[in-house]
Amino acid sequence: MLKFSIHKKLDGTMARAGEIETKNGVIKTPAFVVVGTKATVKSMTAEQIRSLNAQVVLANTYHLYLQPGADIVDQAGGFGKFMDWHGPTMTDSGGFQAFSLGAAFGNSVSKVATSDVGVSDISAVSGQLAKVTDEGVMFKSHLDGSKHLFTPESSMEAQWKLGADMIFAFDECTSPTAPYEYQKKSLARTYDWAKRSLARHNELDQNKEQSLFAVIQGGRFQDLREEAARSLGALAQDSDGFDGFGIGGSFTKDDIGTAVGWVNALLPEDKPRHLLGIGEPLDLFNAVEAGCDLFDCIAPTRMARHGSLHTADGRLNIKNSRFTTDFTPIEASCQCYTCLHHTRAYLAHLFRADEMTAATLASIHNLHFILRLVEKIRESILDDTFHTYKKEFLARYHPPKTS
RNA sequence: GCGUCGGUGGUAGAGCGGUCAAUUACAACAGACUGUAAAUCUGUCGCCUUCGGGCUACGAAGGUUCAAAUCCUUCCCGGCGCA
Repeated sequence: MLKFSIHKKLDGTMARAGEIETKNGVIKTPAFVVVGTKATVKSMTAEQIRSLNAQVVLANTYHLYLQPGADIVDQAGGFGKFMDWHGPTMTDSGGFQAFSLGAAFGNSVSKVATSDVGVSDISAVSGQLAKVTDEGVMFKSHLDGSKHLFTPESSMEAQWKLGADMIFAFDECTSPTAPYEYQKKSLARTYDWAKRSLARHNELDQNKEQSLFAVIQGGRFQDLREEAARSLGALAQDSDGFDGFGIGGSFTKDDIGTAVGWVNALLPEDKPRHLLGIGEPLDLFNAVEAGCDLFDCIAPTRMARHGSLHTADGRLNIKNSRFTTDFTPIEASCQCYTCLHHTRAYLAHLFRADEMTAATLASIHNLHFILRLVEKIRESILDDTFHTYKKEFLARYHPPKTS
């Protein structure tokens, strides 16, 4: 059972700094959750994750269910122990894969859309690996094509075996191109699934070892988001209710702050709120201001593997030819292992030579950058310097040009 | 020296009379990536362009043809075989 306490609220915003106590340790919030989908943060050892002062690792139910199987992870003592991570843990329910292997499969849609995103027909396209029904999601394994039905119940059962401290209700992550009617229908389904998840979770977890977060959907529509926040928020009142909330689904880059704010304005204040899958610097500032406590995102590690490195001035592409003879660190002021020991030229060489260490060193840097950023955001809330910190950061940080 | 096979864009290597500025791969140059189908994907990759096209190109020089990277001749260079 998790204990959440708020230490400080920032006047004029919904931002707050606090702590979540889990049986595996304390998380100081706001916190960035490192993603280790398959019980590994890609290219990194657990020791390296610890050295970054990461607080929580999140794994994925769909992936671990398929490989190596939830039973094996269970035998290992849970995914944290399995991967030698002994701090707090989370698992995602597999709901995101309803989107990434469903509506998004083979398309270029991402969960964060550009503002000119259009509504499109969401009827199933051939080749998709996920099909959503009221019962659950039928997945065709991306590994071997075998079929697997995920339901709220089976997701809870798998997550129980995976053994994380915090788990998510099974939800449908919708496409940003889905029309209002579909979002509305899907939202009702996600609500039903949340209740089914909660019921099965309470059966499995008699001793309250895991904490269950409900997921708020509703796309980019205010009425749907608010309806979800109200209805799911109401299921967090008693001790058998939800322990926290995930805010999921699709946003437009521009309205991450606002849409998240609609939700958090209505959610119970005393439960942690996890913004699912968001992790770019500007989005983090906006989401904290809108009342979020936790974030997970694959971006820092994926970007790293692809050669895109965070700096206070924005991202740089280490593969650009100009870095081949740049014998300075990625960032002179950065205290990460990579910056303390290596140059841009060395990184550029490792990437060009296709060496695995490139991914590791780049991931260390990007995770350090984001973890440190959220830490600093937390400190700035506690000492009332959030607004100046944000302003200074934004003045210097140039986001990648959109469009 | 004789014979034989070959010389194609940064590299390897297709093409073997028109649909070839030339398949493909790699390299190079840039871009994308937000609950990981992702050590991935996309674009560019002879020169010029008002994006219609124009120009120069397949070892070199000639030639045949309406038309040649593709056929012929000579030369240069390389592999192999025989002397």
